Amino acid sequence: MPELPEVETIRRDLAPRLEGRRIRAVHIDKPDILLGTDGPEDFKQRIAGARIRRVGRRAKWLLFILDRGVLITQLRMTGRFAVGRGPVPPIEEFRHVAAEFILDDGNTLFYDDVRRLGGFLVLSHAEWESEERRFGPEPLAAGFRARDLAAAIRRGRLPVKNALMDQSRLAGIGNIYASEALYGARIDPTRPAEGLTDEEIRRLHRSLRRILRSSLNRSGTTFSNYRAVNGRSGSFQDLLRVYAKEDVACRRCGTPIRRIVQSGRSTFFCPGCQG
DNA sequence: CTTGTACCCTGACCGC
DNA sequence: TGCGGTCAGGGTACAA
Repeated sequence: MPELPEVETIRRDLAPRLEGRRIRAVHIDKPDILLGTDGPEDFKQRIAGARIRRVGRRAKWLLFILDRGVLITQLRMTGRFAVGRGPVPPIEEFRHVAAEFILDDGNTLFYDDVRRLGGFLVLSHAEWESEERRFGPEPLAAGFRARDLAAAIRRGRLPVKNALMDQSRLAGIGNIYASEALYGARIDPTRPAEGLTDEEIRRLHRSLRRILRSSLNRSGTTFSNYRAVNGRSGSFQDLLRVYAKEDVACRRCGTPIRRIVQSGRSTFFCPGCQG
């Protein structure tokens, strides 16, 4: 569930607590969260003793830039972080702690993941540079214009909703913000991406950036699983217009919001005004 | 190259 | 009250 605004919120929470810290030791409680091929011993050896230079983000991935490589986290559906004085996590909801990173200031970074779909990966700086190129542009980057959105998504016959969520075309958009952005731009999510007009691309560009910024200002959407650091909630769910609102009257035209399935994912839209 | 589908995982929820 | 089935979706692997 964490998409760009949620991961960026977590990054902002973690950065002041982690930047400059050294990782003294690592405990892996659930080894299947190690997404690389090598096991826990190799993982520990690669990061124990490393200093965290910076906490970054690319698409939906959280990055711990170390002095000797990059520790990458993919939260996927249910990954969460908390920071506190160990050995017990500071909040009770952490009942599925999968990894603990003990820092040199006495704090511990706890990673909790009920479903264990998320996890960690360590790459060298060079490997990360190469990996990073697989992602499309960041939609909130200062220079990201409507023409950049057109270049990113306006090709192929696949539905525009799927194009928005394709991380190699555009970075950071998932199921919630794809539906919300298309509603804001009044575009039918099933339309082939290559068929969007310049005017529709401009509306979508404006809608997408406005919604992402607005969500960021509210620390993201708290919907069942997502929490920022130490259990903190976001509030963008109060501003959702279509996501998870099947049968609710559209605020623009009163038509009931519909749910359809595209590539196995729920899409919510208004059949009345998204034409 | 593009596009689609199965899979991973567990808790919440629903109908009986 | 219990029980089985279904769903949630980010990312990857793999097939067509």
